[in-house]
Amino acid sequence: MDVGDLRAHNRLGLLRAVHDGAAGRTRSQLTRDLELARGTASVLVAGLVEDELLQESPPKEHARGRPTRLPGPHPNGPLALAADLREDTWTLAACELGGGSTVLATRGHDGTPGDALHSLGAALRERLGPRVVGVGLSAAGPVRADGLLDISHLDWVDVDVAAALALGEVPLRVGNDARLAGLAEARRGHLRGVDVGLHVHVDFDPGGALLIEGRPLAGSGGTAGEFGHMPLTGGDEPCPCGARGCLSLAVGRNSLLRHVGLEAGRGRGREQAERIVAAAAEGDRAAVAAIEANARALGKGIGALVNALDPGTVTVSGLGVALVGETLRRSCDEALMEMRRRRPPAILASALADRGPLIGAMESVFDAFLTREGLDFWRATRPKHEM
Amino acid sequence: MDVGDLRAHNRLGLLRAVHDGAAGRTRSQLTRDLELARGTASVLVAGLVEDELLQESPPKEHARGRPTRLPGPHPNGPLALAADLREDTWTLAACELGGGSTVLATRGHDGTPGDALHSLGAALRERLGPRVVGVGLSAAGPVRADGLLDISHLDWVDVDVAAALALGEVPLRVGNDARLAGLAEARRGHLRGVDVGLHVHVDFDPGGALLIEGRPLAGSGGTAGEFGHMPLTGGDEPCPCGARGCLSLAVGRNSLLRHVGLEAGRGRGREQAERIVAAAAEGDRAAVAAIEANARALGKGIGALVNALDPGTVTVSGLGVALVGETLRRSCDEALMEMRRRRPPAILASALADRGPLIGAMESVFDAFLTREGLDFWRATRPKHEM
DNA sequence: CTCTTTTGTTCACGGCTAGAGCATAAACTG
DNA sequence: CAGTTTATGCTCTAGCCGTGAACAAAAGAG
Repeated sequence: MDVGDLRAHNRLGLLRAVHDGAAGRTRSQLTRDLELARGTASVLVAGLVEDELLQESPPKEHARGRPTRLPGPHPNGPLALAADLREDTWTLAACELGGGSTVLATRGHDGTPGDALHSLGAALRERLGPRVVGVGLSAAGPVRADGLLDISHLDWVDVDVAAALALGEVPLRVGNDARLAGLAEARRGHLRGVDVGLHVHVDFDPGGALLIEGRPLAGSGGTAGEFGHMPLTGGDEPCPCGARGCLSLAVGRNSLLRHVGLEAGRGRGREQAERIVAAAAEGDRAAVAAIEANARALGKGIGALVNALDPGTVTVSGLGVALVGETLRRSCDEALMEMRRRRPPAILASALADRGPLIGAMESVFDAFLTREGLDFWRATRPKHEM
Repeated sequence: MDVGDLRAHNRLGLLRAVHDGAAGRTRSQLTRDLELARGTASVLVAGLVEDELLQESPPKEHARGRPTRLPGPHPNGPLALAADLREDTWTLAACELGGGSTVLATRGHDGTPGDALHSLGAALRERLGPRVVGVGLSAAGPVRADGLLDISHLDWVDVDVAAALALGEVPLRVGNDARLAGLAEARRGHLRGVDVGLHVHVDFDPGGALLIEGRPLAGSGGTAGEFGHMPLTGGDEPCPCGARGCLSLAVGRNSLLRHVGLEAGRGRGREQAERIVAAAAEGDRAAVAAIEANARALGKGIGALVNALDPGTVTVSGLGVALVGETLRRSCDEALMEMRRRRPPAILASALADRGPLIGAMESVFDAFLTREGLDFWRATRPKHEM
């Protein structure tokens, strides 16, 4: 490591602090928080403004002395395009440093890779430009290290997302929706500042992420977080994943539909599941029973993971939000070791509603950008002002 | 971060490289591996020698040009005292930088905190001195973040190890044996260089650690790795931990004894378990059946963890070494998701025999020492040569 | 014995941050 | 409304760090 790395480290630290703090900290606060000398902060901010990464604006409130300024995203600064691909729609948003985002488009699709990825690719290519530093995509299936995507319940097998989107040289980050929801929770939700956090995202089945100091555990092949495929039902019913007795069979949309006698899986299940949740809220007995059974199973699963991994806080998103409650907490508590019951982790519904995967996709792009390489590339491709 | 941190970073990197490489790399290799300029390496090594951290000796073999030297531990350099506390004995070793260790003492005890920790404390205090930078202790039970130790099957509850050992100001690192065995495996065993590794240590019950880039996941309360307490037996038999259906009931020494009709737990079980393993090796049917049943259960547990966490390699130590084989691998494979079966992680017996916990205790001491604070303290407490 | 190869040592150079002193801009005081 | 107070930004110097080139050293090759 040399002196150049030192400067890069401090530049990145400052930029990261602005981003993670949602551009809400003044320069003087940043200087104190990062333990920089005022002169150093001065040079760093000037450099970042020069490079069109930050811009300083006057803050809303003043204190006693000389007013400080509020570093925020530069109007010509980097943008991340984030897309949330679901089984029947996709949403596309442009996000700037600090996390501010604008939804650019939403569109339905027919569930085939052809239609879904073709239309999304076209929308993305339309928005590309010199400010775009990467594209992040959240997908409802495991993304392997080689970039191929499987979404079993839509019959997507080994789909090469990068090729289908045809984005050329623009860096593409594809991630599993559950993991990205966890990443978002760690950066802008209830797992912020938590040393070890567990996030469970329930969609058609449960998945999630283990967040260690704000970073999701990727796993060796990039597919950690398949918490739904631990054999916790107690039975040996075959799971579509190929194993038996998986938690997935008892938690998630598929399980919910099966509980009320509907056929699980394939396409239109999301609305039906939402209807069951709504019916349960109004006291429908069958719906309540289905929700309760799911909550018990999820509680047991969370308990198993808490025993094994000792997270400080647990968050739940997606359909799982409807499962958070007394039943789930009791079931989790029963599954805990006596030792853990003394200080059980809080189990919280996500703070980000259904925007978790989208926000996570953004964060994954900025995680790649906020590196020495990312910034060097940005600097190299800016038009020079002098010379 | 300032320029001083830069120097500290490079000093630490060099020292860490010497330690992790078991003092087997020459100065020129280190210079290349760490991408240092030769001049920088020169200054760094000189400083570390000056501080009595390293000493250079002539290497065994010469190549063509000017002979390089082999940086190794200094004869007056730092020592870690590492102790492995088991249910009926303890072992104490002195370890130098690079991992070289000498067993200083082994002694039996009666299983009470009084006898065990009193005798160990006395042995430790005898060996303390200016070279000792810390004491690491491996214990067969969960160590909470507040430093208290429980060993349920010996009726140790809330044992304050630090107070009992009475080591004064010397830093004490107490760790769970399973986690430390995993740490050792990550540094000097089959998990070396593995991005995400899973280690399972089987003693009276199974425990372990998740190793992420060589560092064990501590968990929020310091007690991650209790893999034995996931409800994977399929039943709801009560577990001494307070939960039900735990994997612990089906894997480990207690389970093995129960399988052959002996009473589980308390004191002398280790020899009996070893006898069962030996009998199984000679074909005794009841013993073989017990081992096979354990292996199946452990395989299922490993499969569940592999699904959830996606490790690249799995290692097994302790009694678990006797369980590694075709039965375990098949059982694990059956529990894997189809997706994971394409590239299942290798499941390997530990490379460190039964020295894992002791080595892990050493590593935990050096992990604390090989920090800027640790080195600053060392430097501050050395006798000054000039002035 | 001389050449070649590789490594260690030394030193001038550019870059970095700390810290002090000064300049600045707002709020407070009366 | 003008002087005072307070916090912050800016500028410059000092001290430290790593780089890289030139040189010295030490061994094997021929």
